[in-house]
Amino acid sequence: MYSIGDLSRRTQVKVPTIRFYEGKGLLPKPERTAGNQRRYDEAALKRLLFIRHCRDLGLPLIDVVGLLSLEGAAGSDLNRAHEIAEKQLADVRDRIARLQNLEAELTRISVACDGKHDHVCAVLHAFGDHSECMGTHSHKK
Amino acid sequence: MYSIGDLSRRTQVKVPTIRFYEGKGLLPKPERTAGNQRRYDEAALKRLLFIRHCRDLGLPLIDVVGLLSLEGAAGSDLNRAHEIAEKQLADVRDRIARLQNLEAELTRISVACDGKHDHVCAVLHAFGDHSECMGTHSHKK
DNA sequence: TGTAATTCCTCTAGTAACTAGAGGTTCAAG
DNA sequence: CTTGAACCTCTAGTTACTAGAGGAATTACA
Repeated sequence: MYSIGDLSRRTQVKVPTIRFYEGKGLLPKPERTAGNQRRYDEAALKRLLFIRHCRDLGLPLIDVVGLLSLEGAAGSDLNRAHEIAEKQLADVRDRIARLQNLEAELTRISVACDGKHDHVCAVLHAFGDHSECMGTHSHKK
Repeated sequence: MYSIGDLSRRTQVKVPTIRFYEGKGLLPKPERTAGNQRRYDEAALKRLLFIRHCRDLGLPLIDVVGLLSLEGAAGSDLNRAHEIAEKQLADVRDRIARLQNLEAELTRISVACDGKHDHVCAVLHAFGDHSECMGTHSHKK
């Protein structure tokens, strides 16, 4: 049996975050000691590791919920898990592409004021000037 | 003179967001009509475009405030603008690198359950299994 | 066994950067 | 001059946590 602190140490998930997950229904309510403190078993540890891994991969909690609900599922439900992974992969690739655009533009901006700042810094100008950048950047993260 | 809706159309920034920026001090309080509606001038339009561009580049509002405060600055203050650009660039590169790690791992996960799902889908297993992934992914976005 | 340090409890509120809605007023067109 | 679109303020909700207050339980050591 682990205390909430033990669980935190083993999973690198902070104590308040564990309680937060419990509140959100991602973790089942654990047993309590006579003094009302949470005690967790192996299953809770695994589940929390699973959640943490998903989060590290960038899955929003809502998708983690989706995956958790598939536990022990069979047949067509399994496709769901696969779909989530695929969707996430597409999303990541999209994010990479957009960030690479930003990288190019930020490089341009940064170079604009490299060392010499004569009168008005070109960086400020570049930040404000949308026209100089090729390729629109979208509004999403 | 532009109404808030005009400004919104010209900048692609939503109306409530413009008011939000005003509340945060990013935009100065505009003139009002007799009926209490906001009226903006050219300067406000430019400032809002600047803010939007910064946001598109991924700068948090706090950094945008920093840049805005540099307007008309001179000498060493100008380095601040350059620093912000550099910092943002480093951040973007970092995000790209991490996302590329995720891409690799998601590919692995997705492939693990490609079409055939025998008994227990490997995707679910792979999501939970942190050990199979090389290179730790950090906890930050 | 006593006590002090540590960990735990709940609850509220704050973070970023908006977005949505309620309930009401003003403006512009026909 | 009336309608309908756009505007006003204000509150609350979103995501995924984090921080703090105030107090109780557990653990370590003498």
